[in-house]
Amino acid sequence: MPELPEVETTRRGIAPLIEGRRIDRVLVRDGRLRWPVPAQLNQLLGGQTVRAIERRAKYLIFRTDCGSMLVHLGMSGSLRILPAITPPEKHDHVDWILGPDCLRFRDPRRFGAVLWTDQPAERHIRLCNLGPEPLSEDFDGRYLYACGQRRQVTVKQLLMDGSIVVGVGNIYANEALFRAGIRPTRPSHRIALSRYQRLAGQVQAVLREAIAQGGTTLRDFQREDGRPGYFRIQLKVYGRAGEPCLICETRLRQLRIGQRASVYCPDCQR
DNA sequence: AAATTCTCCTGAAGGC
DNA sequence: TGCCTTCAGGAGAATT
Repeated sequence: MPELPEVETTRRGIAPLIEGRRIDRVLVRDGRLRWPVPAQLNQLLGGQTVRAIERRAKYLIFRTDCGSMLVHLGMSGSLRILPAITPPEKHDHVDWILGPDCLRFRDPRRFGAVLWTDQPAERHIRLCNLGPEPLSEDFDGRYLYACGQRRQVTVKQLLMDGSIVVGVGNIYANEALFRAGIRPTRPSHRIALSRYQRLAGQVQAVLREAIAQGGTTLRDFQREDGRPGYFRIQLKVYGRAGEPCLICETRLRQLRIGQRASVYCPDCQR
């Protein structure tokens, strides 16, 4: 499932091939995504040049002279660049045609979104209430500590709250907590500043490592077979419930916090 | 205002 | 082999 590193990897993969190019037309085969794809998307985007592709949280922002398109990959979404003549397959919902090429959106579970705004993108309702980027200077242990002090939630819920910090999904929340030695169930207001500093550092570290590994397969974005080329970093706890901790060999436990699977080592994480 | 629960969807995995 | 059930999950919406 695309988390921040996958979205950033996607951005880096397609940006060099899309930025500066003109969209001839947009083909919406099935606009029933998280929200309906704007019916006028073809009229709005047709003939427009993509000036830049940026990212905010897990949203990709395609900037043009008359507005911005936001794309969210949801849980199962992907963007690939293919020859425009490539026949679409099941779940290939939207095509952006650029000369001989096609940027194609596939999303089997349709939790993704394609939105449009003619206002500055950062003012969009989906973007204007988000917390800081985890890899920005606005995010550090002191900030997390301050947020945690005034809330009554578990530290895992704090990490996954997009109004606190964006882009930390279930997988990386689990991994960062393990690396920081903090139990996902610990109340956010009962963690020392020094441990929050360690946690913030591990959030950044695991995201940076994942992005770095994604970068090794960027060329895949041009491949006709469309293999996504997403990295698979070594996950130390996520998906390993019942297996031995890689540090101490204690059986990893799993429980649910706010409908989300949480895996941790009862010995290493306190 | 903050916290919790519900919701969308479909592929994968498990049970029999 | 195949049908049925359960589960996973990003994040906004609804509810408490």
